[in-house]
Amino acid sequence: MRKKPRQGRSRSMVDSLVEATAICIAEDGLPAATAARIAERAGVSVGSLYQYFARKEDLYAAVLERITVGLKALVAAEIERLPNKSIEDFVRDLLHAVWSYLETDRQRYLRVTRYWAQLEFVAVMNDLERQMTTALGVYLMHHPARRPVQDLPTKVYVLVNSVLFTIVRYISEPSPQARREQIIECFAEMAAALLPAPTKRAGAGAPLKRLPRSPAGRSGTSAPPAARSVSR
Amino acid sequence: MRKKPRQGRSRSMVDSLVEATAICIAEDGLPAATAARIAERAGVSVGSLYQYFARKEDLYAAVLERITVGLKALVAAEIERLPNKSIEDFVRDLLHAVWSYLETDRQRYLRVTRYWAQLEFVAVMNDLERQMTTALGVYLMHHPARRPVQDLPTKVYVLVNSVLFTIVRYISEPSPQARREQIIECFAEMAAALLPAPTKRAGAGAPLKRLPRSPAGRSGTSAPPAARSVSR
DNA sequence: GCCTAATGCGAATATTTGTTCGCATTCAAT
DNA sequence: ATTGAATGCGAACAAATATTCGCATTAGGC
Repeated sequence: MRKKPRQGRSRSMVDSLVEATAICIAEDGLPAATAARIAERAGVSVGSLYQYFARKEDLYAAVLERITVGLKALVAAEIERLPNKSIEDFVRDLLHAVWSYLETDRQRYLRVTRYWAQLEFVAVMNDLERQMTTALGVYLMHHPARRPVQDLPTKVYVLVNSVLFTIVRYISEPSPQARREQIIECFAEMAAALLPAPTKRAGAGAPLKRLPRSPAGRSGTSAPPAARSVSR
Repeated sequence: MRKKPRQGRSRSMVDSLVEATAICIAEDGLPAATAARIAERAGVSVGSLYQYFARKEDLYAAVLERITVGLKALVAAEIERLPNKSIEDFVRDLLHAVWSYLETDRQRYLRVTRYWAQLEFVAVMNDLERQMTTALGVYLMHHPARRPVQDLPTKVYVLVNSVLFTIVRYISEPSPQARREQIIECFAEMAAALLPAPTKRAGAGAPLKRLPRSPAGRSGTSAPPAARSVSR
């Protein structure tokens, strides 16, 4: 950022600029997110834009940062609740939370993320993977299964990638075949298969609380209590 | 395409234009793949370019088409060999083949695919999903497991997405933690978990041959002719 | 070898885009 | 109210880009 906003009005202008950038990218695509259009959407002049952002790429970076902060906080919060859950429930709840978050404001963030290659979104994913790997490593240490988990970093890498990109693509092509709930369920199943934890009915002395898996899972944004395929 | 190339020289020019486009996108990114630069790389003039492609987007489409044709053929070939394999081996071999294909020529195609959002790559993925869903549907009908597979389209949707995007991202961020072989193994495991086939030692009357799961899987791009899973 | 259609060219044009700069306006402290 | 700094503006400029067009070159049947 070229200059720091000291007064209130400039701070709010910077804010609305970042938001306008997100909207422009989400609604008209990254190539259409030009300086003039962003300024217009934010209701300021291009001159003002360049007073706080030296290059328009800095604006993109600011948008990414905004997305990242919320995402990391959300994941951290979910990880806090991990110790008392099964992996399957953890993944389910995490996915509901992430999906809802990325979907707010007409899927604004989700649509921005489509341009991950040009927005250095990979750095964010790296962070998320690290976060998840350590958390799951600790969890698996406390809940050892008969067959130990091999290659945890690889599995987390694959899972995080798969989850995020599948969600991102889902808004590009919602696929009437696959509904959101089913996809989440699918990932929960995948994670459980990849990271075998002790079976629920007989935790090996582990402090795993028996959770009476509610039929609709945790309340998502607006998920109807549809009939859910009961596993096990 | 604006005009059809009738003579040999124009056909080869169109060809080199498409290739140059792929190289430009792969090496310098989609925004840098401008008409002038593409023409220069192809060794022709911009005028000639616009004689066969009305808009530069048509060039992008041609590149995508070229990638698609190879990919579909490859998948079809792998599907042909599916009936005699386990799901796990099928996924393993398919992934090796797809990965090698996308990696040829300094990962040209792989790098192009990073811009899937702006290249309508989703249509390709839709096709692939359809192809896979029907093939796996037939397979599972012939190799019924005790617990029938639910929601096959969803699972294929998730798997195809996950595989492709994970491969694509792998070239953006190879992650020293996860090597290619491990990732493929991981996906094979995931697929096997999601699509339960009869256990190998006792196929329920199914013509599934017992395959001696080789520890390193099948040979990759430039591997020696190692012990390969024999088909029938 | 001739002739016509196909092909290839690249300077020229109209837009679009990123970025700057001098000047007007507003704030906050005195 | 005064004043200096912060803020906001948008016309203006340079560079890049997509696309066109009239003209030169070439191929291939006769």
